[in-house]
Amino acid sequence: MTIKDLAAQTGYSVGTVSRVLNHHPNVSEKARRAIQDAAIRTGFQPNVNAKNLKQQYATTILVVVKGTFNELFSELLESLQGFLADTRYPLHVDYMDEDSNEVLRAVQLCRERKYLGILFLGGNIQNFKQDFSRIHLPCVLITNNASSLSFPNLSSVYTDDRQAARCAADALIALGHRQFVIVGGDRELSDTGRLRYEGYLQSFQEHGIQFDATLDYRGVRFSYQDGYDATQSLLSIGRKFTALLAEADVMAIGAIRALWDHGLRVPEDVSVIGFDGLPLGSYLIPQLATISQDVKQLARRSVEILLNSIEQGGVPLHESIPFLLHQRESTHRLEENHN
Amino acid sequence: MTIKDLAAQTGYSVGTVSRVLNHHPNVSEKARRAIQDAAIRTGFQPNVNAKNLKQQYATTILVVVKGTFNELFSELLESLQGFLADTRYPLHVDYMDEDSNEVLRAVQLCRERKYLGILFLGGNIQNFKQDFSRIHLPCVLITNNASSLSFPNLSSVYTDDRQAARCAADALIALGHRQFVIVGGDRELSDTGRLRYEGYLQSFQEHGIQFDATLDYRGVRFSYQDGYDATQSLLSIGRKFTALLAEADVMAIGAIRALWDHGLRVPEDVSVIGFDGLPLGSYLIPQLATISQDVKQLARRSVEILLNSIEQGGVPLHESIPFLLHQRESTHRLEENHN
DNA sequence: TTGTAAGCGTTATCAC
DNA sequence: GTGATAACGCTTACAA
Repeated sequence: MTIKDLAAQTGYSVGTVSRVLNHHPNVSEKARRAIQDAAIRTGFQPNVNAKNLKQQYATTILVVVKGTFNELFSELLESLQGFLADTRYPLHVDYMDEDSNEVLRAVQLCRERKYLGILFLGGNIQNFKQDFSRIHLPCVLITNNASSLSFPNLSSVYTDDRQAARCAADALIALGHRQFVIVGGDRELSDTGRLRYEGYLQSFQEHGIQFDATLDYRGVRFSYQDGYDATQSLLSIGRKFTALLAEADVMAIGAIRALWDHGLRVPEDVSVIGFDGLPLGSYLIPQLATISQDVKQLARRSVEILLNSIEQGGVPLHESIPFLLHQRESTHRLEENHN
Repeated sequence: MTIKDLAAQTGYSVGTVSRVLNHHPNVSEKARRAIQDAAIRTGFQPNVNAKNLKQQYATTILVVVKGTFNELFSELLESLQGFLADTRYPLHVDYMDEDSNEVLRAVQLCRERKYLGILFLGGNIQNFKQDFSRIHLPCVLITNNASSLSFPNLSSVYTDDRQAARCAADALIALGHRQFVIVGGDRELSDTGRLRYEGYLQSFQEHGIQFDATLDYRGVRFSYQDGYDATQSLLSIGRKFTALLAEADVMAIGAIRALWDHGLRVPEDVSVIGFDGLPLGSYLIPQLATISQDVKQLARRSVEILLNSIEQGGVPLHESIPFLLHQRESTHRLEENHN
């Protein structure tokens, strides 16, 4: 069933059929009704390939989600949809693997159909540096800071990971802790890993706390198992510590289990704080202290900035959104007599 | 950059360019190299709309993933990719929200491009009943049993939820438990919920165990919070039990926290078993006993059945894959003196 | 081995 | 208001 068939059935030409289907003016009420009816009766569906091949103007906003099974993005997306529902812009969401190149994917999608602008949920700064110059639409990168790249059409809305990590360390220091270990992401591979690590160290320095990275830090992947293994490795070489800083909740969970298996209790023997604010955290025993991103704000500002770029143009913005510290049961004031 | 531009640049015609790009025979080595080079140099990417608009035959298998942020499907997909990597069939993965209609989405996608067959990761039997007749490709529904629908082109590979639930209850009964409560999905809304519930009851009957569904069963949503709330509700009306059957690990986690907040310990006071086998489960304290689907087998058989239907045709198959029981720390033998 | 041209299902620009 | 008709970028006979 094509518009040609529809034209034949109704006795009108393909031009008129197309005009009716796209709600263009200059069609008689009679033609409109006849064609509308036939379309419904036959269950006509336009061929999107032909449509996109031809169509020049855009109405849609593209959302590129990097990491299909990422809870943070799931929440973020829901928020974005909420904020954009009020506008007249439909959303097209494209999900991809963690390890695909989100920028090249966007380039590809832009060739396939026209968009007004792009929201990137997550992204790798390297990919942007290399390929973003091929995109000429207003874009917002969410959860990463893109200010260093200074592309004229790329804004970013993110959480200041360095500050957030500093805050986590500060909180534990305020509880009396002085002996730390860090279970983090690989500083070479992950921007996030590097920034959070720097934040912790900054806090240590400000409070005159000794820290030996070669002994008391592990840079691994963001997974339960890696959190478990890294902690076990720290324990096995006999490191003494009263607080463990994990750069992700999943790592913190693995770490807590490793401590348990080593006969150490959280928070009595070791305080643990994570990162991300997974919903899960507040059901665990003990409830997991953590730092979370402010998803609602992140979503709201991203939408505002993108719509503004689309409608008004102007220079790109790079905005940091305040994070949230959740002090929960997995941290504990260090008793004086403990050490 | 179009094939026309490529033709102009290399001095060949669009026909030759197209033939080179699609690895057709009857092109001179010289032309092949020249055009290949130009394509790489200019970063040429074919326009998929034009390609699909024209192309008649299919080479690709479509995978429709229902529920973007579902860990089970994440694992399943990885397995599927592994098994299909050996074949000559590329995969096209389409992710969608939990609440979209996966069948209509597939219908739509089939209009956009040609596929050899479809793998559905998850699906709602109602949607299939209503709309699947519009799909005429060989299909396999994974994780749900579609035998009752008897479509000539729809196979299914699934886990027998009823048996699995029975097995979970049997295991706890073997540990001496007699007083159960069930925290499950809504029996009206969810096939899975209904089947698992029936499995539990069947086990109860076989062992002569009294069970009052109006008092000792809660049908809610599959979430931490709903597991927590349902358990709290059971406790608040004073139900006495030594074992809690949860129809999902997330519910079990919520339940364990609710028990804890009520002063009850797992497994000392109450044994808990979940469903799904989330990786998380083995890091929890206590490690969560659970029933999991055999992801590898599910993936392997799905691929085998689909490829067979594509290549040989034949009648659809409906195969149940054995589940896996993981007895872990959250269950406990009931001491004689306890009751 | 290569070029030419028809046509996939649309939209958009003309005349009428 | 409406109907021809030329694109859009590609594949694929068919001719050369």
